[in-house]
Amino acid sequence: MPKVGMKEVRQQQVIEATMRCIVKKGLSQMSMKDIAVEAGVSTGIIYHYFKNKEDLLLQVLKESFRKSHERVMDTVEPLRQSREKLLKHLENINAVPKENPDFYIVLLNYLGQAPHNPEIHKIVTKFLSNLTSYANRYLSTDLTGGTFADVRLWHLPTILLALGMGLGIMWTLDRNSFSIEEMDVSLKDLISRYID
Amino acid sequence: MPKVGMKEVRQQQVIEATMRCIVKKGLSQMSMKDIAVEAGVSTGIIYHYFKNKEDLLLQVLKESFRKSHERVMDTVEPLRQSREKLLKHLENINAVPKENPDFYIVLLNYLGQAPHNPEIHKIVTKFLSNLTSYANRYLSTDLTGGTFADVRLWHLPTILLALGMGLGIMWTLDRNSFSIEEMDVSLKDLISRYID
Amino acid sequence: MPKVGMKEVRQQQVIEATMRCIVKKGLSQMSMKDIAVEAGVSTGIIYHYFKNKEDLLLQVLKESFRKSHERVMDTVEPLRQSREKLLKHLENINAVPKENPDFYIVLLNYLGQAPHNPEIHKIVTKFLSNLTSYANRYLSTDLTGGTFADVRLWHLPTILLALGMGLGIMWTLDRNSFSIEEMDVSLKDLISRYID
Amino acid sequence: MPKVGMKEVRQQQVIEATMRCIVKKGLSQMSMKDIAVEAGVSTGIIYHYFKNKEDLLLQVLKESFRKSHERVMDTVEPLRQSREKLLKHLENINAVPKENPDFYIVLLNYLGQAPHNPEIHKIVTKFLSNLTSYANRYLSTDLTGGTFADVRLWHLPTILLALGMGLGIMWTLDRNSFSIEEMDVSLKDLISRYID
DNA sequence: GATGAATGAGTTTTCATTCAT
DNA sequence: GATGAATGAAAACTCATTCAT
Repeated sequence: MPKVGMKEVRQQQVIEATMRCIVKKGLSQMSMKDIAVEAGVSTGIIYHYFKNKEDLLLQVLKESFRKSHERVMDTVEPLRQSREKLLKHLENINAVPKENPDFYIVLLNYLGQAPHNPEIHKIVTKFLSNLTSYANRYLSTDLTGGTFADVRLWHLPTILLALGMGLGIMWTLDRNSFSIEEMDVSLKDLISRYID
Repeated sequence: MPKVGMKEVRQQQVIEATMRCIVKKGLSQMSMKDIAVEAGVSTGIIYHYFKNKEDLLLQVLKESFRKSHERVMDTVEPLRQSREKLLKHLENINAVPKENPDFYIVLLNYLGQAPHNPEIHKIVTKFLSNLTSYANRYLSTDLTGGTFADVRLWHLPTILLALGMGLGIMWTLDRNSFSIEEMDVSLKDLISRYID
Repeated sequence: MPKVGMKEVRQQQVIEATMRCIVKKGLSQMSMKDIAVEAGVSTGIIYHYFKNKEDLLLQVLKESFRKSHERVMDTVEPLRQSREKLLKHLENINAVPKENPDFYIVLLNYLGQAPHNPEIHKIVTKFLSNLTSYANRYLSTDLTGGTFADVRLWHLPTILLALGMGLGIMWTLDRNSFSIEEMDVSLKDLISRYID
Repeated sequence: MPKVGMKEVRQQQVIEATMRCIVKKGLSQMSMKDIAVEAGVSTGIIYHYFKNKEDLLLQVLKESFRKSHERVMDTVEPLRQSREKLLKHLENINAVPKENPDFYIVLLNYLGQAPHNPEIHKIVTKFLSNLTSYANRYLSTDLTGGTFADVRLWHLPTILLALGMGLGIMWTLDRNSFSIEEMDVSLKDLISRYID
């Protein structure tokens, strides 16, 4: 077993175990012991790699958002046309809860903490504003030369994000609340009529 | 101080103190002691009126949803035309976080628990499906004779709820993420184009 | 409802409810609330008739022993010959757990407290020595003119009591540990051979 | 102070502290804090080694019975003749309360719980039936070829156990209730007459 | 680096007792 | 006399964190 360069490996091991614990038991029901057992390490070693529980939880949130952002980029970024991007973005919104249901469970747990924990709050709002900016950027750069007025585009990124988050939460809580495939069609219809 | 017939009063007193504590400290950071102090009673008396913390938290959630539902009804129900109702509904969606910001803080706290607590999960999904049904009812009964196809209406209630929840969460986390008044205009525009 | 002379009635009501609670839940698992509910009164009123829980428990023990002693006297006392008394006594020993199983449950609960509570200890040892004295009295007064030596009689009462208590406890804990009817025969055999 | 491999040591340390607490204060008067102080450890560590108070108390009972059984075996088992064993057994019965008075205090505390706690009940009845079986075995295997009828032997083990328990309880409660040495003589007389 | 034993403050919950009505 | 609301101290239990090995 290599003893050098283990830092990143161990940290990742613990972060991923923590995510699984959050999904299984919930952020506030999960103890450091739970995490240690899930990760297959001792409780002591966690404190070697993370300052304390608070610190670990922040790293987990960052990692979770990093992965999510990566997924968005991998899917949407390669596309050329912003119209294509928009439609892919809409598909993405719907796909996340189904393809990565754990993300929403983790997100919900942290959203509940955000109002009372400045650090978490900062990271969450940063993540949300990043997503908004991103949509804003490709809409404004590529579509401004188009036929529709700017003013309507102004709120579109926010609306898309809100819709995505709202639908994601609803579907995560109850998979029968709507069909993702059918909702996909409706959303494209809704947004197409808006921007055309 | 009267000592008899205080049941309803005390229960309400404790429930409201609990809501304030959730807003102040967060669901899982708040102790029974905190609640007792906030309510101005002893910890013992809380257990006289509620089976345990879990029970109290469920009553708080129910009461919170009851009040919220009541507010929706008071505002939207008196209106005659479903078109009016729909627009008022849209206004409402935007108004809630501003007029009753605590509701969203409380909601976020419980949403984080919902995936891990069957009772909370049941109440939350019931609340969401009630709201959806309600919008569904006035849309389907009054607008079916209209000019637009049913199929589009099918998802409208869910979309409205998701939008409302998503925007509410975003604005609660960051009041600068968008202007409620401007978003009001955009939403009406978005939905009008969809149903016309 | 008569308000005078209620004292004895209420006290008896509470004492008997307490006995039922001890049988149902156990001395140390039973709360004043349990007793109040079982007796159909408020917790407050118990403190009107008994100084505190300790006092109530002592009254219950006394009452339990009073009733038990009464039963012994009613059965054994009317008999003329001490030989008859002795045999009846033996029958009695065996009959108690079957005819009044609750007595042994209550007794076991108090025996566990006796080593740590001087008041209970005093009452229990008094009860045991009373039973011993009683057997001693009718054996020594009536049998001393008989054919067997005094020295053997000396311990007979204690042996009888120990046997009775031991068998009672065993049968109370496990009704299949022996057959009371068969044990009756064996005991008479054992004791007859001893004194003849 | 070593910090590793302390499991067995600590468990024994806590179990023995618990026994002392039961003797000092009584099973239901004794708190986990009391035990921790008596054992010279923190309350937390007890929960590291025992699931909860119930679990600890069961281990204490098992250990107590294990030790007691060991003592019986060490004394009686080496003997060849079952007549010898029987007489030694009788001596033993009388010796326990004097040589190991704590055993009876502990036993009395658990006997009071047995009717209301299935686990304790099971362990206690198992212990009693083990003792009965043991006496039964050496009586039936070695004495059946003797001159006295089987039928009388049938109940002898139970009678011996009941006598032992009854006398032990009486003497534990009141050391003046009889002289152990004199009772020894009487018992041997009683049983000898019975089996001859 | 790694372990898991150990701590002790903090949490939920119970309950004998009191007391205003 | 009678009620049951109210108290608060004490109980069982948890858990983040530390530290000897």
